[in-house]
Amino acid sequence: MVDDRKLAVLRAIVEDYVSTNEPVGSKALVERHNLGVSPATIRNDMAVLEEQGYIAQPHTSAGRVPTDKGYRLFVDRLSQVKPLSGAEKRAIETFLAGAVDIDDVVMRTVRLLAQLTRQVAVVQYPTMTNSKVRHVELVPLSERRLMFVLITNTGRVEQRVVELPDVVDENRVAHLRAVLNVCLDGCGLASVPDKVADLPDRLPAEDRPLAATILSVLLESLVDRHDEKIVFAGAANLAGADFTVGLRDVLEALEEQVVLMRLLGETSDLSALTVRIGSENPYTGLQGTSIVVAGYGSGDKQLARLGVLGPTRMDYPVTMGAVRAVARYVSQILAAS
Amino acid sequence: MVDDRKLAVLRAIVEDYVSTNEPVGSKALVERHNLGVSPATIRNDMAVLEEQGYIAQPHTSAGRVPTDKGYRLFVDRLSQVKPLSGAEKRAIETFLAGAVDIDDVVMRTVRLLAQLTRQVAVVQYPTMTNSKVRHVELVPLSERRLMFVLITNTGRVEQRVVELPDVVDENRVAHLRAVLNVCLDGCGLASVPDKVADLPDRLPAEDRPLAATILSVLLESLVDRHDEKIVFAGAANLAGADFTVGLRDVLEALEEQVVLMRLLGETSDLSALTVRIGSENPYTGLQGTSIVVAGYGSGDKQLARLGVLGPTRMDYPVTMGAVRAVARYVSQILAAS
DNA sequence: CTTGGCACTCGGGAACACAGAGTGCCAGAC
DNA sequence: GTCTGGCACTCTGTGTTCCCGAGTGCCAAG
Repeated sequence: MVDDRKLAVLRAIVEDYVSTNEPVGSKALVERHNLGVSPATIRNDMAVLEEQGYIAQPHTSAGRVPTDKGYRLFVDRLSQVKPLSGAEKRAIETFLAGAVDIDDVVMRTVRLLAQLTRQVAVVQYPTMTNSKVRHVELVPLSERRLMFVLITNTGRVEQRVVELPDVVDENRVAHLRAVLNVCLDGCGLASVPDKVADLPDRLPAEDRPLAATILSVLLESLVDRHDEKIVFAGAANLAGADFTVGLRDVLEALEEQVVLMRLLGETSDLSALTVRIGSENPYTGLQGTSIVVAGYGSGDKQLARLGVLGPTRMDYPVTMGAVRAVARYVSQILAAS
Repeated sequence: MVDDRKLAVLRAIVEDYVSTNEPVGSKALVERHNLGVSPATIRNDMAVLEEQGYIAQPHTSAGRVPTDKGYRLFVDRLSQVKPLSGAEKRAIETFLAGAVDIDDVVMRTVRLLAQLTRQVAVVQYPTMTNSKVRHVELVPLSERRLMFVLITNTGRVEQRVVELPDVVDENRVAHLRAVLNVCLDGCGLASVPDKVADLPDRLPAEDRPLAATILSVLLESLVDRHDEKIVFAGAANLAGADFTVGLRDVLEALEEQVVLMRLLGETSDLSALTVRIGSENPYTGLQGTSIVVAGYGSGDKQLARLGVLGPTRMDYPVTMGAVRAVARYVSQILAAS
């Protein structure tokens, strides 16, 4: 039922359609790939493949086009990820190595990925949940205001301006800072709420209002999930491709953080590539598009995800290769810094 | 030669064309606006306006369309900025007031502006050049690495990881931090290089290599012009409008920081609106688009610019009103924080 | 199971006609 | 001098028709 030649035919159809963007017919197929059989035979195979839902014809008497199911089979069983060339790898490495801070890393990554794949690249900021407190800083701005800065070991910096209940002198602030740093240094962000829960009780009474104010801001900044920030680049690459669904919908989806989160959100483990094809996609505005996602992180912990979004009709082997490679290099960079 | 009725005709043409997106003819013109004369008269006026280059016909026997020169005259003399409604103002105010840090302010601003104008909004990060050092922080990360953080009074935070030449103990770092803060506190960023020039000489000899390393990073972070960061939003709004020039070019331009910089770059003083129409624009990829720019800042100093980019055929009074209003509210927010 | 032959279908492009909107110009009215 | 109505002209856009060609499905024979 799934004999080898039919699979070969499906592969050929996907490859041809991806490269020509035109429905592919039986005759052209035998000409371009040497399948060793006649067009008529291919037609029979195609009829079966169509019946099984792997391909479809846009209208009677046109060539065949892969369905989402067809692409799925292609990705799962008929293709293998295509590694990048040595030159490309070196280019990636040097480009990413030039980054000066975490913003820069993300920015460079997303641009790189967009350029490499000629599609829309999407990169999620490293989540803070898995990272650890490296330092807490309290900077007096004026008598009743101070800036609270939280630095993590992933290079992320959270900052908040805090309005104070009373005028507070610098010594107390300095003291509180010291206490906070002792208490939190190296502590995982997830465990911060526990760690600071009884902190006010251990302070002299006159420091408690100040501490309470600052702690509430601290906790709030953790809850804010500011880490769910996502950026994209390469929107210009959409202009060429024509979608079944309007370009507008795709652009709108890209600007909705929530939608992007859900797109990236459900990959499994680090270093595995997730491909979501067309209608497998939960969001209706993105029918006709596929997304290739990989996790990245420093060490063995997955920090966040990155990926590429493009028309269902994309070159999966190449795209997957690029996404995987970039994810690895970003992980390296993050681990090193 | 520029008699009143001709100007009225030009205004009517611009308004009609903006709202209908179709070349406007003499007959439709007298029907929609009560000009009190016959179509034939209008035709004569139109012939003159065309000869003077204010309008053009896409082809013989079609209606007229404003030229860039026509829009220019309209903006300069025939229109007045349309203020926002009270409800809109309140919405802006509450939306912007919810921002937690400078990134959030910029993010909210650009989205707000995009939504308000239904076009592409562009916002430049507040420049650091005019701002002052609020605090310098040195955070040891490991024996030979530390993080350098610079906080300015505009809420901007610059961070760099510094590789140290030698193992340095914490006391020296703390001391250097204290020295730096005394030296730089409240000092304008522009004058930082002067201030620190002789700093190593005033330190004990054993601290000099450390100081030199850190200072070089500090100076580098100032030179980096990281402040030229620009974000945009509302690309989806481009999908509807059809440009004479390809949508692709516009999207590409938007992703080129350099191009955006030049677009925003040459406005004059704070609180003045700059409008650049079609071919007045230096960048060839953006023919067919206009841009409305305003400066914003805290107090009387202009920190940066923001604006809206859309098709030449845009509703200038409304767009200008929105840009001006948002610029003012952002200025308020920044001044308050 | 494969193959060549054959009738059939349908989309896309070319050719064509036509209605409608808009113009320029001119002669006459105010 | 300025405005107006009339008129001939010139386009574009749209709808219609027609035909070619690519591609299919089916069938009978190898």
